[in-house]
Amino acid sequence: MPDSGERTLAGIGLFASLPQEDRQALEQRCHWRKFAANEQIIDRQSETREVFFVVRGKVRVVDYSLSGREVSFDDIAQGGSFGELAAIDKQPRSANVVALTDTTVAVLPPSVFTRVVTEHPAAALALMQRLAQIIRAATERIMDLSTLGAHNRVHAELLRQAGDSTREDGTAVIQPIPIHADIASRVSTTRETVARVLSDLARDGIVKRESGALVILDVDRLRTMVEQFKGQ
Amino acid sequence: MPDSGERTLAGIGLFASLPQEDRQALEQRCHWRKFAANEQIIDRQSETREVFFVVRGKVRVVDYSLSGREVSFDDIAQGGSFGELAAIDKQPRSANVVALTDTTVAVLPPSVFTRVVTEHPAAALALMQRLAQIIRAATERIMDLSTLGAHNRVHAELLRQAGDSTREDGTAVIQPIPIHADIASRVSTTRETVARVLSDLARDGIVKRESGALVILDVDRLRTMVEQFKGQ
DNA sequence: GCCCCCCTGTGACCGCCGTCACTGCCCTGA
DNA sequence: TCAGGGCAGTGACGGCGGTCACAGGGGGGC
Repeated sequence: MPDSGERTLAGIGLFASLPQEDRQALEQRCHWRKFAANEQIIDRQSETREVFFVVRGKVRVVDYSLSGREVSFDDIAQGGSFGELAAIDKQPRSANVVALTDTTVAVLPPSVFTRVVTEHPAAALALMQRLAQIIRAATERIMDLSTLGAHNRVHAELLRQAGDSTREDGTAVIQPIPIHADIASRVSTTRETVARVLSDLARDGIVKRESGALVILDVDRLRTMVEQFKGQ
Repeated sequence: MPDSGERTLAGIGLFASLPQEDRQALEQRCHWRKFAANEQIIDRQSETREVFFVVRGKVRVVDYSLSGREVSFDDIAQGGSFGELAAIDKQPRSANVVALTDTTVAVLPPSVFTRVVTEHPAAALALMQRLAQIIRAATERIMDLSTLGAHNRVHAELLRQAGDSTREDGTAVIQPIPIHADIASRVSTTRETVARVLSDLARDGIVKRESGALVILDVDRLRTMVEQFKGQ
């Protein structure tokens, strides 16, 4: 398939409110790069400052402790962006970013990025909203880590992944079934603990594994389990 | 003493780059409020959207778990601002804010705040830098919570509070001595654990209590203790 | 000067959960 | 068809650190 069809910023959330001609002008200033699944795009502590836009594929923001434990922060899908922090404050990269699938990104030099957001208030507001969203997610995670046990954090993560997919009968579906190790690195626990929690929930009839999907049979019950921490 | 001397935004970091006349125009749009020490300024989940500026005094951003555990996020001194998140994304307040000392704040309606940052790119950039700083701090805290034990988190917090006050002989001073419970709520542990850690450090000659100040006698040793987690 | 409250310090206990070890399944590719 | 690797599941163990309880100290207010 030809590359040219991919070289557009049309689907990028941050630039959604830009006039088409400005967006096309921006496309001229980008470099376009492809990464294979599992390939690293940004290395923590490195001194690059470019901003990236996910034109196709999916990437993950992760960090590793000295002991090798993986802590994952966010998955960014097509249309999203990453690498803004370093461009904004000119500090080293705060985390690693790896491609989850084969991915195409647009790469914008920091100076151009800064000019866009200074000249286009709508883009500036969109960026601020994105940053605010990151802060809210981080705050919630800190609260979870500080006040919830590992089991309850897994419960909370299941509810988060279910999102607003709850149906009228109080069930919800997570599809595809997330890999236990991924859940573990999102809530800072171990693969084994996630497996135990899911076993317990299945035994109590709260979740069920079903043809490639994880079905939450009783969303309300799960929600109360999280709130009355120590509940189980 | 007359209030009028306090009714200025001159010392506010976010507006440092604003032309004086614009800043003075903004002052006309503010409400000015005073809070006594320990008085609550913002209540989490409330539906207000104003942005606050600390003209005099000091405030603390905190949250409480259902079980009553206190988690503190940041202290904001004179010249700082808070409450931007709700104004940016029009969501409910993400945390509580309480006055630590008698405090005077300027209160700006969200619409005015938004107009300022859209019309003044320098203010927008300053705000983005502030948001980026918050994200970096939150990321570091999540890493600490995920990969460090409680003891090491206290060590890390001591180093953070020492800041860049390290002298040539490898010592640093934290003044005044922080209250154990405050350290505990910043690193999500208990008052008792903080006391034990400080005892251990004093026993090993790494810190010393001295006339209202906490002296770190060996900054390097403390730093290596954090890195080689489990080290103690 | 006295009292009271807040802060500090420390011991004992014990439960959560991380670690290690091992089994077994499923799916892909040769 | 078989081999191998990635993922899931579960038991045993042990240590970190949260909780409870209590003693002691220091400073501010009346």
